[in-house]
Amino acid sequence: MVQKKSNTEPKPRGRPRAYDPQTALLRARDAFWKTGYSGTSLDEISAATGMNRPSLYAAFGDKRALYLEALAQYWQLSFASMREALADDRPLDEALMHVYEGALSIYFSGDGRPRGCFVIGTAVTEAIEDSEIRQSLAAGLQTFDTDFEARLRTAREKGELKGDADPAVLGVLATATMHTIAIRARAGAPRAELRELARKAVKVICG
Amino acid sequence: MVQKKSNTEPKPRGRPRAYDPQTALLRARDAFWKTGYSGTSLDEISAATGMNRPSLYAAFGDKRALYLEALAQYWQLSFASMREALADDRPLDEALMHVYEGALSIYFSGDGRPRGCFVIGTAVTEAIEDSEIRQSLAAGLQTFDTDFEARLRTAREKGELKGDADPAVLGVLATATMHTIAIRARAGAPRAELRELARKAVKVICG
DNA sequence: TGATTTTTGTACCGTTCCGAACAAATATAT
DNA sequence: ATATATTTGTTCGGAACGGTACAAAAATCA
Repeated sequence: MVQKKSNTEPKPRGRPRAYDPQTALLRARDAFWKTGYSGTSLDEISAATGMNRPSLYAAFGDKRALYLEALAQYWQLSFASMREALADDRPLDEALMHVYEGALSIYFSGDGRPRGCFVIGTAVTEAIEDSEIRQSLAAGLQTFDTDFEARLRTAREKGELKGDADPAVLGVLATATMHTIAIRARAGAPRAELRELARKAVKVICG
Repeated sequence: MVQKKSNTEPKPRGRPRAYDPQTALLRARDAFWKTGYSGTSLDEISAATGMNRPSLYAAFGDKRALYLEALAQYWQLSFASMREALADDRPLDEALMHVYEGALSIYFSGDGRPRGCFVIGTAVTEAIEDSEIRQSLAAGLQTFDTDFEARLRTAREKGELKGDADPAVLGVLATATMHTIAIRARAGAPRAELRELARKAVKVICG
């Protein structure tokens, strides 16, 4: 953020960075994902990213700042996945299933054991004592509600929903379905079971 | 667990305990509740319980054993609250609302900031790497599903639900509603808002 | 080539962590 | 009273924690 030239290659001066900060952030996020914010040491993050601690500190600031950045990155990724899935050009039930399929492919990504939702597994724990994390969490949840609701509203206008259906309530139920899937994934539920759960929830939501 | 006589007062021998283990466990649970398993030190637990670390260790074993016991205690409390609420002698919608009201009074209990669900805030984070916690979590979720489903099944038999309603699916939705409430409480949502959410979800579930 | 700039990697600091050792304290039993 | 049993509270130790100082390394600029 020091200077931003429109040129592709301005002229980096000193010793070149050994690692790409963006992918390092992804690896750091993976570490938090597995063991939570408090449960993950900077040494583990250092091992996961291949950056040593001073480099981490120079690139992202302290542990908390690094986490907050990872959290923001995850939100953006989730929002993008959701909006792509909710595209207006497919039927409502298909759109909702796309959302849950997208979520599942995130929850079951990575090398190790299925890890569920990064937010549910890390931010929810810290939200009580850390107001900034709490605020990020609240805003993210709100976004999900709003996006679901908007999609349900257009569905109702298109006649895909009964006229007396309440998009706000159904939106919250759609979010609730996502939440329960996220939790169950972390509890070890198999992917197929969660997919089936989603399918049935979609049926109820679509009336 | 050393000896269990049917007599009320067998004969405690050495120096008497300064604190009641059961309430100490509650205080320890409160500490975990606020800052999670990894985020809570034994010193903080020691301060919260009034027991010093060696006494804690003697009474409960190490940190993890103490946590597991607190988790088991919380589950039992939750199950009891739920089953009381789901009593067959009230209408389905009332019973469900009782469940959510009970959950809310747990989520909003304590001195400090609303703390949501103990399980969601602590066990879900640790479940990835700790198989025993994961197993406890899975079993607990299952119990909720089952209890909801059983209650919904009797409701359908009594004609409170449409004949084509699927108690299993609606049970999962009922659990999902609980999950989303738990998460939102931790994110700072006001109690009245969550109560309203529950009310509307109950309406959808009851058809 | 030599000066400058930036990142890397080693080493270190003070703190906090969990767990245990051990003596003092407080009860019952004889 | 003396012995025995159990808990308490002080103290310690070794490891891990987050964060930083500082020199070596690797690039560009002059």
